[in-house]
Amino acid sequence: MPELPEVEMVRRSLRRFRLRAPVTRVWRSRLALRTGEAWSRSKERVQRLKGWRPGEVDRRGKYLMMRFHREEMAESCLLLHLGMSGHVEVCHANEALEDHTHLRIFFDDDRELRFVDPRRFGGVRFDARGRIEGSHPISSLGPEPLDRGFTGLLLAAQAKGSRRVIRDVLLDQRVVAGLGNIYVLEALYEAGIHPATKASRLRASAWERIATASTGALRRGIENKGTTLQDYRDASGATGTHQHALRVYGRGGDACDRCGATLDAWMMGNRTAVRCPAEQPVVRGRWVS
DNA sequence: CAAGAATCCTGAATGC
DNA sequence: TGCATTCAGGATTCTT
Repeated sequence: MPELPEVEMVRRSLRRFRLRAPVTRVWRSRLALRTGEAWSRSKERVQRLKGWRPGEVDRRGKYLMMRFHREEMAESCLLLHLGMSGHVEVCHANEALEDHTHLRIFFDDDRELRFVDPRRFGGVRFDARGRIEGSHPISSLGPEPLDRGFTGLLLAAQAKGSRRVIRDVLLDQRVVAGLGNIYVLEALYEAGIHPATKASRLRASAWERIATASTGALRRGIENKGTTLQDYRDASGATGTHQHALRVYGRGGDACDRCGATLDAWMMGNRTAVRCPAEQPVVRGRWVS
């Protein structure tokens, strides 16, 4: 599942293609991708990419922002979310078409960018007028966990007043941008915090550990070029290796790498949680330091 | 407004 | 072998 490290790898791989030739044609499948306010009318709007030249590729949380330029016009932006199973690829226009291809952007140098997404949880949107940062969903995102200034103090402030459990708080993109279930569970293991701990029970020292563990987990994910469980690939088709480095995610019933205790997996809400019972003990009605 | 549940989707894995 | 069921989960919408 693409989370921040996977999206960052896609960003870096996309940059390496140095796409600069103008868009000659756009093809969009009939099938709907992500729906909702932020993505509505995207099918028609994406056609307006014609004539624009691609430039930088930025990332915010799990969103990719491909910048486009055109003479004497303000910057435009193609917003991409990979959802659960999405990936982008750059290839020559005569390459065989994969199933579940939903967007093809043809460039003047005979190359093509494709967005493929079997489960269709991903989303695509083009804004011919820039300022994408100021509009939903980008404007609603919490701080970037890899930025300087992302501290336990900031995280605690973002979560202030929440009565939810820490696992759910960290999954909330308005609190912090880019974490998904995999990296949240890895971070909480690293921090020694039970995923079901009420956020309101955490002391400053615990918030600090969680913030540090979160950035650490994400950085290691990037170092290992992302987690490839099934679908994830970067824009060159390269898979990651971080799935081999995971300490808890997907490892319920296995022995903890550190203490040998049997990792405990259970359903929290509609998602799987995993923890080490020895290193992430249950705390009830007490402060967690 | 906040929190939790339901929703969207397909392919892989599992069960009988 | 084959068919039906379960599971995976990000963000949004709906319900309480």
